[in-house]
Formats: sequence, structure tokens, C-alpha cells
Amino acid sequence: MENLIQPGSIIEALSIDCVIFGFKDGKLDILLVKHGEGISEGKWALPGGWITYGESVDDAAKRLLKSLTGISDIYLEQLKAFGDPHRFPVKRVVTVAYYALVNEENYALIPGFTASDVQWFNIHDVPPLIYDHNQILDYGFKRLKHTVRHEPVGFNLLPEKFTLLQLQELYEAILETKMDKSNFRRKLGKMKLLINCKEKQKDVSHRAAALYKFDKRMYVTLRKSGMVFEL
Amino acid sequence: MENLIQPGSIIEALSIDCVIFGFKDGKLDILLVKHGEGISEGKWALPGGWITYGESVDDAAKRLLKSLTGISDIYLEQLKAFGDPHRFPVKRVVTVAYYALVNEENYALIPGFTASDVQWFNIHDVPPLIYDHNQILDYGFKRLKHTVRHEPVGFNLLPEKFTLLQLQELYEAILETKMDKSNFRRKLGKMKLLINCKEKQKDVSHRAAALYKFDKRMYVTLRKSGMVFEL
DNA sequence: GCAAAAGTGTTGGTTGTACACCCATGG
DNA sequence: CCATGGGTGTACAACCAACACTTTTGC
Repeated sequence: MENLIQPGSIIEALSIDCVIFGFKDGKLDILLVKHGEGISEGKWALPGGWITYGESVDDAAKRLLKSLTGISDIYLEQLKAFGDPHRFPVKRVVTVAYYALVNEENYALIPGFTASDVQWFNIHDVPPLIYDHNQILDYGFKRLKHTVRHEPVGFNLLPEKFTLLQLQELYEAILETKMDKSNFRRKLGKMKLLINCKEKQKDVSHRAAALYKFDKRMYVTLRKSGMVFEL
Repeated sequence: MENLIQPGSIIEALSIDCVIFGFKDGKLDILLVKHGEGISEGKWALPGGWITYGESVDDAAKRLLKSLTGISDIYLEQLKAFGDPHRFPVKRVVTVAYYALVNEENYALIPGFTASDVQWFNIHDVPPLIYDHNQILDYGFKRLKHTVRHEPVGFNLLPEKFTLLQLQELYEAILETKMDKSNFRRKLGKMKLLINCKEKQKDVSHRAAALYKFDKRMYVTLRKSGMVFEL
């Protein structure tokens, strides 16, 4: 029986759903699609889909993200599998949830073939979603809050060159706290993970801030010598 | 077609594997089973099995653990799904990995129906395992190292009443470091998470140490008021 | 000059680290 | 009386939080 399965056919019992975070103007957003057909037509949902027999689950997540939203080459990690027997009303489906971090401004959103709409929502202004998607989203947000403090992943939400205030606002939006400017800067300065681009902001109506880049290679080096990112 | 599926029949494309940690005499162990039949007969593997249509994935993990080893009512959390298309040679199977923490001394191991042997192995003395199980084990060990520092889960590996030295040795075994006795004790003292049982060790050939219990209720209370466990 | 954000400095309290020391018990 | 682990104390360095302050720029 197994031999009859084609590499391109889908695994019936498994799906993928993605919690995609974006950041713009000091606000943390998440990306939702509106279903254009099927039993959930007209309702908002996490972007997702099916896994084929020929691809890994990770690859399926990448493919789906690209086809539903046009987004590729981004930070994408598995959250976990959600396996309640009644989570999906039509039949038994276990979903593997992923979360992604993207710089909103880099992408023009294109609704994919089964989506009638794609849109960013502020994290605090999310509509009711289908199935257990609100629960998956909550889990993803918790994971982001945790990860952002222990690994330098937040940079994926910012443009390549950013100001220290943008970075601080990012952390404040994710962790839902206020931070002290001076202490925040000192802490990041000590880590040696930021490269000063020696450029300034343009077109701002106040003193222009210095622009920085995240130094990935330095992070790899420091990690090897036992350094632990903590914020 | 979906309507023909019985609640007790298994989901073909999904399995479960468990990384079960134990602790004894200052050593961190993991539990392996030797397959008694099938294509992997005679080889060591993580305990695992199949999910039925009627149960959640979490429940399936609990059930399998119980039937394969006799162990129940323990700390059990999902790691993540492993979904390489070639990880399982016979057909396409995605496995959902779990990790568990148990007090070795509480359980007499009973090989389950398809296992010819069950045995604890020191974490540094693990044989080659079937499929991608060594990779899953590594991932689980990394997760344990991380979690044990940020949540008070290590207590699940100890007897209900334990000495401070046992606790320190547990952390040293998991994190693979040496710690300073005095500083370790001070840190735990400040957290207020340990109840002094006002009992002493018995039958030891040196000064008897005080026994402590982990105060779960206090932890819940302190968590609510914003406390974060860190070690 | 005022608003808005950039960027620096100071200070006191808390924590972490390394190490030294005394105590109790069984053999 | 000594080996083994139990248990406490100290002192310096590093770090953190709070706050005040000066600088630059566009309008």
C-alpha cells in the first residue's frame, strides 16, 4: 500500500500552521489570511497547509509560507505539534506549528491561491481565528517572549540597519515593558554584537541617530567561547 | 472515507518517541528499549509507538510510556516533531518527540509487549540507536539543559525528600559543570522554594544532611507575583 | 527657542565568585 | 584521629536600576 503513495500527494493526517511576526512603527504584528474557500470561508486563520510525501516538514513550512504570502528566506522555527483529536472538525489532523520573524517592510503581501486576503494585525488586536489557531498564536507569542531574551533573534524583525531606539522599542513591544534607555544601550554595547555602520538616519525631524547592524559572525565566535546572550 | 476510520486504529503517518531521563548516584541516565521484533529487532531505541484516532498526541505519549515501561504520573513534555522524509526507512512517518523526567528508584522496569529489554544507560554511554533517535536524544538533552536552568523541573528526577548535595549533583550532571557549594546553597535559600523537612539522612557514614522538599505551591504563588526561576 | 530624540555620566544597592573555615559522624 | 561530607562567613568585583544631565537637529 505504501508503495502506491506518490511523492507529490499530501499526508492526510498532518498539516502546518505558521505564526508570523512582523514589526513596524514600534508595533508587533502577526500575519493572518482570510480563507477564500472551504468550510472556513471568510474567516481569519494562521497561514498554513499540507505536507507532501516527498518533502520534510520544515521544507513544507517554507514552501507554504512562500506560496501564501510571497515571503522567503526568513527566520522560521518549529513551535510544536498540536494534537487534540477534535481540534479540526472535518477529520483527525495533527498540525505542526511554526513561528517566523520577518521585517514587514521587505515584503509586499500577495494572497495565495486559496486565500482571499492577507493582512497584518496588531498582536493586541487579533480577531477570533478558526479551530485552535488562537491557542497556537498564544503559544507562539509566549515562545517569542522567551526566545528574544535568550537568543539574538529580534534582529530578524528589523531592517538590516536600525537605530538603538528601534531595537529598544522592539523589545518593549515583545516583552510588554518599558526599559531604561541608558541601561539598554550600555548592555548592548558591552555585548559587542552591534556594528556601527557610521551612517546616520535621514529625513527625521530631530537629531539623526547612528545606524547599527547585527554582527552574526561575531555572535557565532562568541558563542563558541561560551558567551550566552541574555537581555 | 474518513468515516470508516475507527477510534482505535492508528494514524499511519505519525509516531511518538520519548526521551526519558533518570538520575541515580549522581549520574544522569536515559531509558532505552531493545526491539524484540520487526525490522529493528535486537537494536536499541527510544521508547515509542503509534497514535490512535481517538486520543490526543499527549495522551498517546502517556499511554505508550506506561505500557512500555510501567511508568506513569510523571513530568512529560513535548520536544517537537521530527519530519525528515527519509528518517524512517519503511514508509513516511513523522514522529512527535517527548521528554520525561523520572525518579529512577520509584519504578521497576517491565519490558512491554514489543520490547525484549528495557534498560537505563548513562547519558555519556549511549549506544547507536535506530533511525534518527540519537539526534532526537541530543535535542532532548539540549532542551533539558536549558529548561533546568529556567524552570524548577529538576526536582522530578529526585526522590520527594532530598539533600542539597543531591540537588547540586543533579545540576552538575545535567549542565556538565562544577558548582560552588556555598553559593549554590545561598541561591536556593534565597528562592524560598525548598521546605526543610526537619529530618536527617539515615545510614550514611558521615554527618547526616538535612532533607528538603520542593514547595510546588510556593512556586505557583511566587510565579504569579512575577518571580522567575533562574539558576 | 522649543520639541523630540540622541547620547553620556553618576551613584548606591544587589549579586556573583572565589575561597576559607568550622562542625558532626562513623570507622 | 582522620576521612567524608555538612554547613557558614567574608570580601572583592561585577552588575543593575534609577535618574539627571548635555547635545543635536528641524521647525
